[in-house]
Amino acid sequence: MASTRSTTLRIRELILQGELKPGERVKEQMVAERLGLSRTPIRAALPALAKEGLLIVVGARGYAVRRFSQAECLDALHTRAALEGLAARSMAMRADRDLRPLRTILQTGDDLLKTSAGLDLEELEALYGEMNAAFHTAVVSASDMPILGELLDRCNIVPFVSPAHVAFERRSEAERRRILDFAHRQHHSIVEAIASGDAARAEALFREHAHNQEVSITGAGEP
Amino acid sequence: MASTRSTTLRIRELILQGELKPGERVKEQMVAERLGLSRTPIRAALPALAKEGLLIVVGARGYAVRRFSQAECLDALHTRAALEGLAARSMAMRADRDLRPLRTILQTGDDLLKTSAGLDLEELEALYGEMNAAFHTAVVSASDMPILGELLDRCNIVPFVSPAHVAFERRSEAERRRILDFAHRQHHSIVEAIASGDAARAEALFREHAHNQEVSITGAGEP
DNA sequence: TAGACGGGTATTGTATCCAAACTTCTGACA
DNA sequence: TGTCAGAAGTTTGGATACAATACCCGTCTA
Repeated sequence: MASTRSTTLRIRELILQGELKPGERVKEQMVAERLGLSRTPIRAALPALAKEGLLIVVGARGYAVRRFSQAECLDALHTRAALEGLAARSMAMRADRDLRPLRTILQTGDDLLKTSAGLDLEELEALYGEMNAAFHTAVVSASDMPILGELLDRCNIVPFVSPAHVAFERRSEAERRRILDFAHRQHHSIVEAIASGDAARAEALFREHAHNQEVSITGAGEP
Repeated sequence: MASTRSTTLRIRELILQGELKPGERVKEQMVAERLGLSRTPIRAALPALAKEGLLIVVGARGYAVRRFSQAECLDALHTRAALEGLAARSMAMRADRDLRPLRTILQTGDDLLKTSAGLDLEELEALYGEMNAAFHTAVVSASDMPILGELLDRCNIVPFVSPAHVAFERRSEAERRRILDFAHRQHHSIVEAIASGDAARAEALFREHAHNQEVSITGAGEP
C-alpha cells in the first residue's frame, strides 16, 4: 500500500529528476494520473512538499515547482556551511565525543584517493561524493543537535548544495582530482581540530570547507 | 471558504496555544470535529505540519504533537543565533545595504525604553518583543538570503526561541528592565558594525546577542 | 488601445463511502 | 499464569462525487 509518505517520495523524485520542470505548475490531476492514483493522496503530499521547499505557492491556490537561482544555490551552500560549522563546534565541545566513525570515513577517503589513479573520474567522483556525504552526516549526527539535521535537509534539496554532489565539470581532469585531494585534507584538519577540542577552529575549518563546492554552482572555473 | 492553508493555520494555533498538548496523539477525526470540518482538509494539513516540525510521525501512520526538550530549545536558539549572524554578515557585505529600517526600529526601542519607567513590566516586555522581532526580521530580510528566513521560521516555532518571546520570569523587576536595556544596546552595536561594513563583527555581535534569551529557557537565573 | 466587466471552464476544496491496516481485547491452549 | 491467535473496533488511506472559486478570455466601453 502506498501511504502518504511514499506518495510524497514519488513526487519528490519526479521533481528532483526533472520530470516536473522548475517553474512548471503542478496540477493535482496531472500528478495523480502520472502516479496512477486519485487526487486524494496527491492533495496530502503537495502542501508537505511546499513546506519542504520543493514547491512554491502560486496565486491563491495551487503550486509550482520551485526554481532556484544561482544566488539562491550559493546562499544555501553558505548556510549549509554555517550550520555544519555549528555542528563541528558542538561536537568539539562535547566531552563524550566519539571520533571513531569519523576516523573510519577518513580512512575510506584515504584509500579511495590512493587508488584513484586507476579509477574513471566519474566513478571516483561518485564514490567520493558518497564518502563526503557520510563525513558530513557523521559530524552533524555527532553534534547531538537534531535541529541541525532538519535544517540541513532543507538546504540539501537545493541543487548542487548537497555534500553528495561532487562534479566540477568545467575543470581539467588533473584539477578535479586535486580538488578532491584538497577537500579530503580538510576533512583531516577538521577531525584534528575536533579531536583536540578546539571548537572555534573546527567551526572555522568546516565553514571554509564548503568553498570547494562553490565552483560547481558558479561553474565559472577556467578549464 | 477555508482552503488548506487556513486549515493548517488553525491547527497550528491549536498546537501553539496548547489545546493539543505535547506528546498527544493527533487523530484526524478529533481535529476535524473540533474545527467543524471533515477529515479531508485535515489530512492535507497534518503532513505539512509535520514537515514544519510541529508534529512528529508516530509509528507507521499517524502523528503526535512534538515535545521539545530544554536541550532542543537551547539548540534551536543557538542555531537561530548562527543563522542571524550569517544574515548580519551578509547585510554588512552588501554595498547597497539600506540602514533606514534598522535605524527606525532602533529609535522605536530607544523611545520605548526611555518611557519604560511608566509602563507595566508585562506591557513593556510585550512591546519590546514586538520591536525586537521587527529588528531581527529586518536584518534577515535585508540580508537578501531568503533561505535564512525559511530556516529561521523553523527555529522560531520552537518554544521560547522566537525573538518575539521576551519573558524572564524568575528575575527581579530591576534585572528584567536591565536585560532589555542591555539587549537594545547590542542592537545599536550591531547596526554600527553593519553600517561600517564590518561583517565579521556584525556576525559575532549577533551571535552573542542570542545569549540574552538563554535564561528564559534554562530559567535558572537567581532572582 | 487599454481597462473593466462578466461568463465559462479548469482546478482546487470538501464530504462521504469503502478498504486496508493497525490496536486492543478476548479466549483458548500450553 | 503466560502467551499466542483471532476477532472486533478504531484509525488511517484512497476513490469518487460534488461544490466552490480562481483564472482565463472574450467582449464591451471609455
